[in-house]
Amino acid sequence: MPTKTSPLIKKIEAVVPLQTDERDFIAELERDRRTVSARTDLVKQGEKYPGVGILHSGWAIRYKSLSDGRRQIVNFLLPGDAFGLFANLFELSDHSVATLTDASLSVFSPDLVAEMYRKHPKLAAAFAWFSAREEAIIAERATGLGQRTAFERMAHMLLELLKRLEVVSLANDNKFELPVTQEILADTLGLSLVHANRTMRKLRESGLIEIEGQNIFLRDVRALADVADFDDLYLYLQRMSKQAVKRFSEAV
Amino acid sequence: MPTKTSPLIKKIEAVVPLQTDERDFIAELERDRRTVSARTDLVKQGEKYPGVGILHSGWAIRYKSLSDGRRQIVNFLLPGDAFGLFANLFELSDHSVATLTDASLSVFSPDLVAEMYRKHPKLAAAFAWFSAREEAIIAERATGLGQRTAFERMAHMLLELLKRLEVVSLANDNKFELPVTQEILADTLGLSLVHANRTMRKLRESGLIEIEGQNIFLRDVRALADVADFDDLYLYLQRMSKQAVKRFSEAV
DNA sequence: CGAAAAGTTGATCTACATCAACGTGCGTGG
DNA sequence: CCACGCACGTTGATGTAGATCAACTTTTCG
Repeated sequence: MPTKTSPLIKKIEAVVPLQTDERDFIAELERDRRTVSARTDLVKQGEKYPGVGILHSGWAIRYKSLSDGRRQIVNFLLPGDAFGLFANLFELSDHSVATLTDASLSVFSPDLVAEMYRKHPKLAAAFAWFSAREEAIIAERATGLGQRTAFERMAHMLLELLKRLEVVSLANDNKFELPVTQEILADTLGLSLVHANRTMRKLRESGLIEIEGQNIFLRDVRALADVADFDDLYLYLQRMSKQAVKRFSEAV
Repeated sequence: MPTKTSPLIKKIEAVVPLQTDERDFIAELERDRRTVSARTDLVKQGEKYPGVGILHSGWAIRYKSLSDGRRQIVNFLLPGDAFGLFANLFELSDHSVATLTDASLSVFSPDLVAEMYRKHPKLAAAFAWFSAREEAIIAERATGLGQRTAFERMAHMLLELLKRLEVVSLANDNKFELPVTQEILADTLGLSLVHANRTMRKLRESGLIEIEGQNIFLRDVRALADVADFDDLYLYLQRMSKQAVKRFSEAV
């Protein structure tokens, strides 16, 4: 009886197919689960990392705060995403991580990650891939914050979420659940709450999206991509090349 | 006769002290040098990575372009910095890299990087550290773009450059060379050229900085850090912990 | 020396912020 | 089971940081 594949495994296998022992190693990592309620801090800026974590269900954010209370949400954490991977290297975190919804997650020692790197080079390659993607996502966010208008930014963010959720089967037919207040949207897009609201309305009124409660439907992905100048290259959704896998796996 | 230590070696040794063989490996990587004139593209968005590169002298930028010509400079590359490290994983680049000044650099195959990871775990640890720092820098830039005013952003950027240049001995007494046009500053900070100019003036007029040609002097670092809400934690300038080095070096 | 690149400054415009008020759903405690 | 409170969403009026437009000056460099 095959257990339901976890979001993390889905995410990994979208990039590099796994063998049984590799899948088992991940399952082992994920076995110990913790439930956490909405709006709980998992990592605190300026404090020690509690370890490395994997999100199984629910949404979280990674954000940075200024001393006067302003905050920038740097990225969303969706099911299958990891956080605190830098715990491997740095003792203190320069950012915070907090749940938005009730969530289920696993936390473990950075030593386990190091072990994984040694024993399972293919998994190491996948994690390197995810780190690189994370950086690319943040760079794209910076680009939006610096160059795009509010309208463009909002459209871009929705498309990014769609693509990322599709990988873990949480979006279908251009529809997904968006369990996020407008304040969160505002802090992600560098807008005031009021303007985030008006921007959403404009998107609705222009017929590009439809919202019902927490459910959003991107009615015209093509047109959205057009206004946002969205190109999913930065999400690196293709499979890893054999050569790249080799580089991680083989001795010279 | 000891050769002058390269910026890269300086940067690495600020994080983890090296042994002779490790230093030799880096020297080998860096031996083959190329001179490139100002405003040359080294990596092009949407195209193949030419390989992995190390900048020895001169400045460069990493930037992303929108299809209508807007561009966001995502990071500066200073002597000792690497670019195209993702060539290891991805075939196409989602960003461009271009020199700002005449520059000297080495480019080599991603296979060499993989070899380094295998043979010299301490160097692998250092490069992982730099990747993590790069991500942290971009996250901090996103935070500035989303939350800080023009004045704050400019002050913040100058402090970041100061700290980074100090590591490779290119800044002393809060003075350094800033070989950058105001257009570049504008595209970094998400401002119009005109406003970048006025913001610079305001910094000068408030006595926080002094400029003479390409040379800049941060007269009051304390006050600058105060207006910018600058905290250098994100630059991770301390040494790597023994435990972290171990994680990379040791078998379980 | 001439032309182009870079810097500077004033006038005006606008995207978005701020302030203020009100509506609506919903969880909780009496 | 109701009502009260609070989080969240919505909308109008007004303010402002920064964009845009348009000159002009200074520096750089072939």
